[in-house]
Amino acid sequence: MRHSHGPGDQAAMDRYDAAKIEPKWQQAWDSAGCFAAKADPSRPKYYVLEMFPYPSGNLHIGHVRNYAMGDVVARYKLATGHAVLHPMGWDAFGLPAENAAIERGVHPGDWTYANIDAMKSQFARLGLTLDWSREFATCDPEYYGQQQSMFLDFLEKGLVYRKNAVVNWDPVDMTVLANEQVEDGKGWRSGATVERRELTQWFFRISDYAEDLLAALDRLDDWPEKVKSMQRNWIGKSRGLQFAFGLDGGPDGHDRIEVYTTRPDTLMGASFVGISPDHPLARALEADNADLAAFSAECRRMGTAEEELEKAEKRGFDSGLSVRHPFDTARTLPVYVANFILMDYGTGAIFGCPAHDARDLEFARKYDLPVVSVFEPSSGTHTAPEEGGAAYVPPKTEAVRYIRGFAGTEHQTGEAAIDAAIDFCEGNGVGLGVTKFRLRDWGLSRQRYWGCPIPVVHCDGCGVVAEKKENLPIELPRDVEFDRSGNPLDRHPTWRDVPCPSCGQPARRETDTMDTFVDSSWYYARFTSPGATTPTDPDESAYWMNVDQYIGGVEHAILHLLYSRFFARAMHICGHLPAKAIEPFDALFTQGMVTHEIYQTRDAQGRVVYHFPHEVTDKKLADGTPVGVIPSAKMSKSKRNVVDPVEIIDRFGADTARWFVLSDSPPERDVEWTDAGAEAAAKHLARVYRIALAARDAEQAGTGDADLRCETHKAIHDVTVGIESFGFNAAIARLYAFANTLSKSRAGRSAQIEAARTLAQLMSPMTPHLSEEIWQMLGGEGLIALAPWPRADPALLIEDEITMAVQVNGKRRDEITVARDLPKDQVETLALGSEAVRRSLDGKAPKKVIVVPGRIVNVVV
RNA sequence: GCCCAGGUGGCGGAAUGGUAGACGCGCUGGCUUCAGGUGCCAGUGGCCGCAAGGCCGUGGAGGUUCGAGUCCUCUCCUGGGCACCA
Repeated sequence: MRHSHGPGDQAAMDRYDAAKIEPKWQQAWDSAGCFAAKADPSRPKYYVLEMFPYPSGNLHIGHVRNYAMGDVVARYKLATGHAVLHPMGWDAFGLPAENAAIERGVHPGDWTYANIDAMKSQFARLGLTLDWSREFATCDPEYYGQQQSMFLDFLEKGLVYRKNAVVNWDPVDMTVLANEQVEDGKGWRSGATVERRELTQWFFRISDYAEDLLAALDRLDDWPEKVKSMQRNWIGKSRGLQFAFGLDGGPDGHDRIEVYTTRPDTLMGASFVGISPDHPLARALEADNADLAAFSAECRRMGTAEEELEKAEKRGFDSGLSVRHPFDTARTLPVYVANFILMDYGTGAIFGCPAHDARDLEFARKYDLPVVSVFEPSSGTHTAPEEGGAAYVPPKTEAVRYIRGFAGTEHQTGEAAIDAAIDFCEGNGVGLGVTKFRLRDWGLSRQRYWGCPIPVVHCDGCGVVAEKKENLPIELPRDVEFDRSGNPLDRHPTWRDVPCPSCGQPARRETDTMDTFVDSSWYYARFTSPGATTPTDPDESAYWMNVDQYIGGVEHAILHLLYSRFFARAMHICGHLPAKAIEPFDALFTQGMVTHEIYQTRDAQGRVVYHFPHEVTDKKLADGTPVGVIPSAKMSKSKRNVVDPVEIIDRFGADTARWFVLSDSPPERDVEWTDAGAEAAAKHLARVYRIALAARDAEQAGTGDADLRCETHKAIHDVTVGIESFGFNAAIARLYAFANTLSKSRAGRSAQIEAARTLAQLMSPMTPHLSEEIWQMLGGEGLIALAPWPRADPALLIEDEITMAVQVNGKRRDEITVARDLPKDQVETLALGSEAVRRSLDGKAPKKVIVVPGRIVNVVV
């Protein structure tokens, strides 16, 4: 039961009541339509975007932080006269919907759209400046139809192609599994041993752009270094030597093995050659070697996840073949099929140099192969690997002494030796220096229902035929069943049957759908013209692109952001984005998580039991059982350390939630959610409201009007700098300080009202509802959301008097207050005259006095 | 192993090479209130001291500087990312 109010909406509350004011102002913004993005040539444009959410049905507190940050930026840019685009949509395709269908019998579409409705109403309570008129979900046929149309454009430009690739195949569920669905080599649902199976799949030619995607990172000045370096590593550019070993006694057509090495300088230490089980030679040998076939089959049973390969023991199978060393043809090296060599990287074959590679050494010791050092430290001693030491792998930049080098000088760095070795080899007709990238092409085929259908048709006569654009969108059929294993599209009675777009004969529709990363690789562009009948509208994308500020979690540092960068390039090639948009995100900010303590007890069997925060008071359960407290960690349902934003908003209001998630930590770092902190935030907002009431009711005349004005302008300056530099926590700290100043001020009414209105404005990006309420109460014109941002008067920022610390030998002894522009020598005299300074000097004569104007005086003896 | 961030009060965290600990939480004391998620005032790094004041203090060890949390060298610890990548 809330207390009563004065009559009518215009009367101010006597107490801050979030539940009362928040819906009111949300409605006011809504009916003023102030957040609908409108192109306006008279203003600079600003596109702020937060990574759109997966519609799980529940907003979590991490979302609140993410969107609160974007909203601060959006509101600030709005107030500083920008035409702001701040859209929101849904990353709505993907596995959870299919899982829900399997587990609960709901249709993935119904489940998804119901979740979107639920989440949208949760969003509404946050009071964000979102332009909902541009909303779309990636599972809307209008959206994915345009995606299909772009797929066809990409196909025409050669940006998509088909090739065979290995997938995780669950033989019981008859389905392809994502890496995360494979646990210990078993399918997560069926428990069946997962096989590696080769399927023909669609790929984007992202690797053709590896060099460009790498080089362009250097120009992304407003991206975090961390993200750029993660992308650099992922792209993985390397320079090395590719050459062939002559093979003796191989099967027909196999008289050489191509290898790639980044360490050609270690060639004289080579003691074996390893090839991937998927290498053509291994496949040829398998045919009449049952043991090898069994070994390879076992290797293939491992998942395709790299971590999994990593954990596996390094094993090899001696093929019985051998190759000749290129520089010493009398020497032969055995050829092993090895489980740790990937067909996808380099040539699928390596030479092993056990002395200078830990993995090769492990392998050599296991199979009793020679270990031959090529170089040793330039100085000092070390235990050579041949004498039981570890593999010697110094940084490539370190100079070492080559004992079996064949190019360059005796003492040189690895880098120099590699270059010399490549030159030498090329000069002697042994191989070629080549640059390779770790980045592989992006496989987009998914053997699933709830994704964007790939718009091609398989015709017995014409092969793979692109669908006609006028037939788009190729919509997913609604009548599907999830009660059996496999892809529902595959066994749909009619959906697959279509005439060939080319010859008209009966043909089959492709039943694979697209990876959901495709959906999220261009949504930012679609927001510029969500209703267009082409993927984008040239005028709109020319006006709104690029995204000026993109905000999201660092977990998307690599894939989503790299794919989007590729996609923007591809869209440009097909005429869907202007050249300036090939790097679609001008500035990127990666925000930290919201964490929470974890509470646990143990049951009778000693198993850990987790407890919700609301069950715990003073580190005890209701029945008095003491609770173990584990330091803050990422919120997770299983750990029960989650806070529900809806509950928080019910209890404190959206402004409090927004204020708190921004206040306690720098935005790029994690913030710990604490109940005490949230309560403190709520109390502070209530206090700000009281301060505003007090300003309204202040005496007409008071003292310190000028001082309060100066303080107000200093606050404007500091808060503005804080917001512009993403120092939201610093801006909020400054707002606390300013509120304290105002509450203590004895200034007259008009000065106080001006200060309180400014306080409300400066807070409005974080606490928009409260700010509107105060603005209205204090007679502000129109909506605060549309009011121009206050400007600090530089003249008011300058202090007449300043306090300077006085040090003796670098230790603070006193402080003096002097006129701002007092000449140095007079400052010096004042400092030396200080009682405390004289005491510290203890009669000694100062050797030197350093005066830093406006800052400090240091007396040196 | 490699690459990034970070180590500052009881806690979250501030500090263009210039008064370390802003601001908040917590805590202590006082006042206030129809005790309605109270409000206000004061204090709060450690040690010594009644106080004035002094000494110590930003993971550790050195260094540069009139002056170092900040710069340099070495080192320890924590968090994150990457990796059978040839």
